[in-house]
Amino acid sequence: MVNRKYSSEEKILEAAKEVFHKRGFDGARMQDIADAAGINKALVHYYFRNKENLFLAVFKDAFSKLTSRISIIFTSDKPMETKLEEFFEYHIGFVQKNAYIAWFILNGIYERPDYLKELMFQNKLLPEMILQQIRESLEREGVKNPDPFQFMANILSLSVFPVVARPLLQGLMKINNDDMELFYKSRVKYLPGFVMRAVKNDQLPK
Amino acid sequence: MVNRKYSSEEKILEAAKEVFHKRGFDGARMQDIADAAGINKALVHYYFRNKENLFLAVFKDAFSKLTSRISIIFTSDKPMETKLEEFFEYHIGFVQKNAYIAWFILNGIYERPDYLKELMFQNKLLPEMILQQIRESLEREGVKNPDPFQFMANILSLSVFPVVARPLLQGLMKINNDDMELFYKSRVKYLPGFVMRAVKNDQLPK
DNA sequence: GTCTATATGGCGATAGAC
DNA sequence: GTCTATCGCCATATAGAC
Repeated sequence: MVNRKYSSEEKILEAAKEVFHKRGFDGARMQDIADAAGINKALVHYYFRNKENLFLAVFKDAFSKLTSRISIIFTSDKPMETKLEEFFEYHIGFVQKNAYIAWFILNGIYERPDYLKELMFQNKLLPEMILQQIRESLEREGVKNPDPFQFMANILSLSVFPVVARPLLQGLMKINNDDMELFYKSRVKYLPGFVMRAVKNDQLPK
Repeated sequence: MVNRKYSSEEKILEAAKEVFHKRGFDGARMQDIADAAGINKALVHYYFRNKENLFLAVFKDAFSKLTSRISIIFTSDKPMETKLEEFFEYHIGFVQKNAYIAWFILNGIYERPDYLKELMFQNKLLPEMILQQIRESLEREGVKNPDPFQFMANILSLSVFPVVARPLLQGLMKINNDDMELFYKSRVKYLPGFVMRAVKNDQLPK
């Protein structure tokens, strides 16, 4: 069913997201994208000229969706545990609904490292500021010599990986789809405390 | 320089690992693999018949390398913190030296979920046993109602993701290569305590 | 077992009618 | 803007000589 409210260009972009998700850059076929969009293959080239351009358009959109909220959450002046609740709530939910975006970014950035800088600039993503905010927030809450970079790596790992590696985890642990959804749900509640306990006692002796 | 000690078949396999790593299944070219092996393209087909077969051979090898040690570590009767030290020491080091393997497995499993079962069988990987061992180990150390599946997901996330997402993390945080190596080194020491603190207080009130 | 040469098909991209 | 038809290339795979 073709939705007539959308222009061809929008339909192509939507279709491209879907196909690049499932197949990656090399696996995606311009023909598949055209089919998914319900239009002709030549039209894809008419609007985007070539495959790389179309990829970058999709990538840019994905990147901004994934990162835009992170700055906002971590530069607020709420307590760290609240920030973590907001982060995991938003981020896991988002990655779950758009697993392809995380894949896409991880994969795409491998081949196009320079493009990342441009996107960070366009998205006004200022890592120094976020890391500094995390440091101050943790110090204010009694953590001595916090390592904001480890902190960031940890929370990204804990939220992104289990979703991205879903087929592997499900296969390894023999979990069905319904239970897997419950698993993600419970993670959202479980992780903020997990992280806070781990960092709060950072400098205490065992 | 061609090492004459290796047969053509071995040379092809080694070359295939390298090329599949860098380019994934769709991006890899049989010609590139032949070139990297220093032999003729037709020989690759002579030994492996087609690309999929060659991929599966490489995948199988990668999977067994990555998982073989995990069972051993977690079914011992050492304290959990010791197990974690062994796990992160081995696993992060391994993934770091062979980042392509982790990629490869994560990517490959998406398209070939059934193949995972066969590999688990061949590698005598028994998740039930490992999860049960983790549960008992944690209970013995005072954790009430531990969730071994969350536990496994967490430690895999914390070890695999930062290595797999290296280009993204480095780009986001503007870290140079040397500092990144130091970052991984310090993680190995840092993570066992991080995880133990987080789970040990699992059921305590804030 | 190892090579050269070639078959075969698919894909990105474009030309050109409407 | 949208389509059909087609070009040109490249990749997997095979045939067949040595």
